[in-house]
Amino acid sequence: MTAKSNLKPTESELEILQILWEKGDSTVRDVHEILEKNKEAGYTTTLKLMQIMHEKGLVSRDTSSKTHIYKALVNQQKTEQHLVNKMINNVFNGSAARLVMQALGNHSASKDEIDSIKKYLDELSKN
Amino acid sequence: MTAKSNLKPTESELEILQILWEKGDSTVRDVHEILEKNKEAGYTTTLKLMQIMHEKGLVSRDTSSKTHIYKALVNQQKTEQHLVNKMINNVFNGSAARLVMQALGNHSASKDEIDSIKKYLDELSKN
DNA sequence: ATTTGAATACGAACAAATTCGTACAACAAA
DNA sequence: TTTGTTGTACGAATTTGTTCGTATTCAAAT
Repeated sequence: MTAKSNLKPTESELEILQILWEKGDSTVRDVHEILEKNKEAGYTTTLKLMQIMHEKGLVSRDTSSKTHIYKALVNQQKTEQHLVNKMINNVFNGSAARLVMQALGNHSASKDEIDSIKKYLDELSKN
Repeated sequence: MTAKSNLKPTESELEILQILWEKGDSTVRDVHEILEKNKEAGYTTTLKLMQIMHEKGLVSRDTSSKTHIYKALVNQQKTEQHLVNKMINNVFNGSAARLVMQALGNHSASKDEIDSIKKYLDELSKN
């Protein structure tokens, strides 16, 4: 099963994965330009990060042309799950409910969001 | 307002804060013994960490007797909120709902927990 | 008073993550 | 062909976090 266990991207690696997940396969330049919108960063820094991610097996790359094209290898869903579980354990003493309430207690949850969560909970309850 | 912004404890610092929050003001020895239950750690390592936390202003300490007594200075609720918001933004593109569903989609949520979340949501809806 | 145990202080080693400079390769335009 | 641009490779410096060894202080027990 070689459980790759590469669900532990660093902060910077996660930023890059997000882009690859959302935008699909991309060049270093593509990724870098998106990163630059949010923060200062040198091009070779982004390049190096992505090279390291390749070494770690977080991404694959197509090197058939001069400009390489990177592809996320780790699964978005699983990575998110892993990060959430970690937070539940480390921050909320294992209680998913506490995390949820904390997440909903702030202003980021709109009425629509709350309604959709309710529906989701009803579905869960049925089983 | 000198927004202290010390809501960014490291992994290790968070472990220690958890203990101070739960057990209340404690000595290094107290904290260390609890930490040791979960992981290997040298006493002076814990000491050093807590000294650094003091430098950073994460904790205060009473040094009036030989054995110092440490007290968490940062607020549990606010710290948790900060960490959750960070995850919502960095991992779930700003959607609290996505985080919640991810958190509930795993096995950590029991029936009881789901019920209590429902109640909580009903309260929220009223406003 | 001396010894012993428990505590703090602190420098330094180590590790992991990030950042960047520089060299070099490919290629297109002049 | 020479020049300029865009890319990769990669070593190395920097930063941040963690770990630990050693020195020193203090107080209680012998």
